[in-house]
Amino acid sequence: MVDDQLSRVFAALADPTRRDIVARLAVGDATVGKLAEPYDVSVQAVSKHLKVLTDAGLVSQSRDAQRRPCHLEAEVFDLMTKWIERYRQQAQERYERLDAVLAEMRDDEQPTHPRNPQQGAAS
Amino acid sequence: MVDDQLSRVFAALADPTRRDIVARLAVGDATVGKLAEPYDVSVQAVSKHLKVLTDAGLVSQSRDAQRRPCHLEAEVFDLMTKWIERYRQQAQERYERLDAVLAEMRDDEQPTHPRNPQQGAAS
DNA sequence: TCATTCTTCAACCAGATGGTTGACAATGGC
DNA sequence: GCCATTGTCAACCATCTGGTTGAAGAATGA
Repeated sequence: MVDDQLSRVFAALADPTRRDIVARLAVGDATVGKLAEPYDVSVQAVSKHLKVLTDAGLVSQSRDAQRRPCHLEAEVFDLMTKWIERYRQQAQERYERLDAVLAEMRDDEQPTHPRNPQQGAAS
Repeated sequence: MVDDQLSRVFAALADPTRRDIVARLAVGDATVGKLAEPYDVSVQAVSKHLKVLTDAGLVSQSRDAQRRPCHLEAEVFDLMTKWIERYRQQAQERYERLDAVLAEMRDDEQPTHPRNPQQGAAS
């Protein structure tokens, strides 16, 4: 179920707090308590966030006495990057082909009507 | 609010149907009706999915008579890729530094006690 | 003008999600 | 052995989400 994992990873990163946790874990491992400190929520809430990240495969936890140091798993990022890159490239190529066609049309004759004028400006 | 957009984009792609829509739009523009065909849900549901994708900036819609052709916006993908790459790399570098330190320790002397033994093997 | 086609809006519903508080499990220091 | 520390589990709550159906909007064609 690659699809499921992809869904879990994207869903996990859709939350700003969880993204921040990932950002901080990228700097170095940390315990649940340490991770919870800067946020204005209970430790339990952060523990839940960590469960979501763990289920997505983004984080793993080990044990050190009472503490449970959290650790970022970099590999899952590749799963996302691959998915994203695939469709980004595909869309990109489609543009380039379209641009080429339009350029050819422009060379050949007067452009009769510019296609989809409002799209380019979007975003 | 870059953060908000990032949240919206990740949330949008957390749904398999929406990821599939993105995949199909990468091949070429399509109307709402056409996009809805293969799925086992109402056209209204797909219209909602498209709203989510549009709000995330992943899709734009133009007009062609009654139809509203949907179009993939490739730029937003960069936002995600940048975010992901940043922390993936950071985590990667951290590993490499740790590996180097461990290697040095191994060269210099008997390792007195390997740091965080359970972490390296995780995943 | 009126019917048709394509799409969205509105209201509703079940289930997921993110937060809370309180109890409990696990471990180490004393 | 006992207590303090650290973290999770359970139950609960408000809100968000993805689906439904029914009605309405927008543009075309007869």
